[in-house]
Amino acid sequence: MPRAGLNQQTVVSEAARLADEVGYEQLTLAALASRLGVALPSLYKHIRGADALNQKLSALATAELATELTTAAAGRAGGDALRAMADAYRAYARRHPGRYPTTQRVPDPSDPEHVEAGERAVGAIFAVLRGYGLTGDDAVDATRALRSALHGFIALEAAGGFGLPREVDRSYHQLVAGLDTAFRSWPARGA
Amino acid sequence: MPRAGLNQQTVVSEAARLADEVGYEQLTLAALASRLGVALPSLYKHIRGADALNQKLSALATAELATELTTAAAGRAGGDALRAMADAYRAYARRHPGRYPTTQRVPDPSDPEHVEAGERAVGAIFAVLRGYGLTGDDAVDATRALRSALHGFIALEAAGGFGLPREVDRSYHQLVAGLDTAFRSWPARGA
DNA sequence: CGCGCCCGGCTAGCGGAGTTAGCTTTGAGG
DNA sequence: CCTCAAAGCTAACTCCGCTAGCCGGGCGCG
Repeated sequence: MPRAGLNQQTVVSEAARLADEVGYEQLTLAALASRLGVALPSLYKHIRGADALNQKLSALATAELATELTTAAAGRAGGDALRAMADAYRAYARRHPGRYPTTQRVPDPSDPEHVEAGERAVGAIFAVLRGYGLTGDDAVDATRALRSALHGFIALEAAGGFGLPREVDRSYHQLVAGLDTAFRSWPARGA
Repeated sequence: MPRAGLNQQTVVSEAARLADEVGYEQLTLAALASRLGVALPSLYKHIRGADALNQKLSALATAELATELTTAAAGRAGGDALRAMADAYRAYARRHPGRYPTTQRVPDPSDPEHVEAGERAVGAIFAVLRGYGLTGDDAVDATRALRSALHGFIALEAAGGFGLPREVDRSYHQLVAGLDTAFRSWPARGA
C-alpha cells in the first residue's frame, strides 16, 4: 500500500478546494480525508484538528485576498482604486465561497504568515483611503466602514437575502458609489 | 412524574434565551432539552428538528428587531431617524447576540408571521429612506446598502475583528454619519 | 548494500449531536 | 369514569471529531 504523501500544505489547499465546492459549513474532516484517499485520523498527522484547519484556511484565504486587493488597487487612485478594490473583493468572495468566510477569523497571533497577511489586507485598504486624504483615526474608522459595507453585502448576498441576481450587481455598484461619496467628505473626528 | 407542559412557543422562547447566553453556535438541542428539564427526543413533539428551530428563532428575532426599528424611527426624520434606527439595530444585536444571527436567514415562505416580520423590518428602513427622497429602485439599492453596512459592522464586531472596544462606538457613529452623507446625494440610477 | 528507525498511514473505540421508532402514561373531555 | 390524543420516555442508529496505540515503508546512515 503506497503512501499518500500528504503534508500540511497539500491538506490545507485541498481543504480550500473542497470548501469552495461544498460550502464552508459542509467542510468536514471526514469529507476531506475521503477526498484525499486517506482515513480520517491520518489527517491528525498534519493538522491539529478541525479548528486548526479552519485557522490555516483563514491564513491562506487572507493572503490570497490581500494579494488580489493590492493588485486591484495598484496603479489607480481615488474612486478608481476604490471601485477596483471593491470589485476584486466581491469577485474573490464569489469565486471562493468556501474560503471567503474564513477571512473573517481574527488572525492567529502565533502564525506569523497569518498576521502578515492580515496586515497586508488592511494595508491595501489604507493605501486606497490615503487617496481620499484619510489618515490616522479617520483612516481607522473609514477602514472599518469599508470592510463592514463590503463584507455585509457579501454576507447578505450569500445568505440569499436579496432578490433578483441581475439587480444585485447594480446595488453593489451603488453601494461603492455611496462609499466614494462618504469618503470624499468623511466627517471630521469628534463631529 | 408530572409533565413539563411545553409547547412550541415556550420551546422557541427558551431557545432564544439560551442562544443569547451561550452563543448561537453553541445552541444545541441537547442543551435546550436539559434546560427545559426534558429528554432530547421530547422536543420533537413541538419542533420538527434543529433546522426548524432555527427558522422559528429567525421569525422571533426578526419580529423583535422590526418592532425595535419601527419604534426607534417613530417621530423622527432624516439623519435623526437614521441614527436612531442604526443605534437600535446595533443595540439589539448586542443585547441578543444569540438570536441576532438568525435574522439573516431568509424568511420561511410558508410561515406568514415570519414573512410579515421581514416585511415590517424592510418597511421601517424604507420609511427612513423616504425621508431622504429615496423611492423605487433607489430605495431598494439604499436599503441593501444600509443593511450591508450595519450587518457587516456587527458581524465584524462580533467576530472580534476590531481592536479597542472603546473606539468601536466612535467608528460606528462615523459609519452612520457616512451613510447619511451618501443618502443625501445618492447617485442617480444608471449613473 | 543492508539495516534501523521515524513518521505517516491504519484500526479500534469514545463521546456528543441529531434523528427516528415505538412504548408508556398523563390528564382533559365526553 | 373511561377513553384516547398527545406528551413524555428509552433504545438505537448515523455522522462527526478526537485519542490511543499498532504497523510497516522507505530514507539515512553505517
